[in-house]
Amino acid sequence: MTAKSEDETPPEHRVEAQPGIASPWNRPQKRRTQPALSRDQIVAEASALLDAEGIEALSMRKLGARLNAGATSLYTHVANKDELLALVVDQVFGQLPLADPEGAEDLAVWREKILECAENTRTVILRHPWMVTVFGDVGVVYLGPNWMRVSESMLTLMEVAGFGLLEANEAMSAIMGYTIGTACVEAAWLSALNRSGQDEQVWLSQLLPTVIEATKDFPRLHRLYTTEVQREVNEGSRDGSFARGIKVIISGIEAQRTAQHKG
Amino acid sequence: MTAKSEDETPPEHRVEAQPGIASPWNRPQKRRTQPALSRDQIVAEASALLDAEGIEALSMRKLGARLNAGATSLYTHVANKDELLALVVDQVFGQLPLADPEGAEDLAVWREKILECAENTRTVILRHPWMVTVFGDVGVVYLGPNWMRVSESMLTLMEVAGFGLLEANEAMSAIMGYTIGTACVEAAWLSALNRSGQDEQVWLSQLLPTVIEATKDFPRLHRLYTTEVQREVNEGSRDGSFARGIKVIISGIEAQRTAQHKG
DNA sequence: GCGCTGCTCCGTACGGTGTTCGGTGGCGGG
DNA sequence: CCCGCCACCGAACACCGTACGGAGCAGCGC
Repeated sequence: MTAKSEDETPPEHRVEAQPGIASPWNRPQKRRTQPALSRDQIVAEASALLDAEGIEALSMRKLGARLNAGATSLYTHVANKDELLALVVDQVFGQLPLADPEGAEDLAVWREKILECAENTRTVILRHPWMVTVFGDVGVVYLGPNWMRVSESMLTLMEVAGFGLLEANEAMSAIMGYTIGTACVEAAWLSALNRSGQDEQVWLSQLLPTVIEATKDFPRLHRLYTTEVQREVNEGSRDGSFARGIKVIISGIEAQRTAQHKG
Repeated sequence: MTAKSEDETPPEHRVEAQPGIASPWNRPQKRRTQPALSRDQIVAEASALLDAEGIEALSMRKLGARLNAGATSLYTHVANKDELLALVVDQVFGQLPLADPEGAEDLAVWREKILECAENTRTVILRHPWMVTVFGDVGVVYLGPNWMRVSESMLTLMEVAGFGLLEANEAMSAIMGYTIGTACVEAAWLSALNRSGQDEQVWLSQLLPTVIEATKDFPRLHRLYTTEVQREVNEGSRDGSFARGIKVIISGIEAQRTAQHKG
């Protein structure tokens, strides 16, 4: 007998729950109802575990246990942990709504929709801050089917607004580059916050003295932190400054475009 | 005796090299010349190991061995592995040259210098692609002394060009966000490339069929990859598209500024 | 009905990992 | 000369990813 004692359903052969005392007559039959595990299930559970306990809590053993399976069973559905992580990342991107290009010929509408795309992307990443710790390991994120879907929909948006394919690609790269970079920094902050287990305001007010001390030799940073930080943390101010950044980039894209059309 | 045999200098007590057969008379004295390890030494060696063998090769034991020390000795100089990584990241940022604000009142000069800053940052990150796998773990990169130095110098650059502190900060965030995000994606690509151990061209040409197959349902991506990828990989084309992205953002910053000054 | 084949699942084992703890011994200060 | 401090380190702990071989079930051809 393994450590899994007999008061649980024998994990290796799932069957509808069977309450009561185990005896030779009511003991569930050891029938395996078809492939008990599926890749999608595994990915979903991994995502849940990551959201709940963060990146360092994800181990094959723990994940297996959550699925009432052995750790090594996972390997029939997933090549290794890296592949699993790649799948999970793409699954998360699958939560992004696709941009609807309708009406994007109007530049004002187009601007709005681009901003929305970027904000959605940022929101999804920040909702799963472990993502950024994994970006670097996952070789080619942008080849996942879900990420491709998102890219295609942004390209379509650009095309409707009158961009050529290459222009569209560069614009998208600029927007997405900024979004990912910003989200990286923010997510790192959020993870640290989570690990500290404290409220953002409290955590920050504890950190502030240290920071102010550390910036003593840097007058501009010092001014920035001392005068602005209080305001900076107010609810949603990070959201606002992200949006302003995107707007800067959008106006850059438009400026480049009109310059090019003139030249 | 430990595994470290007697033909090496006894690791725990470094002394000038002592060739010849060990005997009671020429055996180096077991004098410990002051603290044998230093934090800087450890950080430097870690950085070297990371550059040489990548992130998954960095273990405390291996790092200790490289320094002729036991793994656990490191803990007197460094709280834990995470702290070590944070230190290493900041050390790398210390390699960035600081922007010289001279002449930045001229907007053309300013533009040039901003671009240079961004390019330097990207170059440094890409020279150490393991950095991006660590960004997410290191809670607050931007509080490291070296990163602060870099920030301060960029803010100074902006200030000389006539920006207010808040404007300057937002502009810097936009530039740096884009830089980091782009570098993340590129570094992930480079790491995967490294792991494959192949030339970029070869590796890409092997990957291409798969990609083209995968983009079958996405006409714009499909066109992008089939028509552009050959050209895209030509020497330095990633550099060029990065620079174009930065220029887009710069012109966005200027556009926003003139709009604001008018309003 | 029977046996074969293939597939899913998993216990075990291996070679690592980060980090704690309790020495140990050289060194600086008294 | 001795004592206390502290950098160093060996051993141990708990855990990790994953290779491997075996076990049991499903569906198949006969």
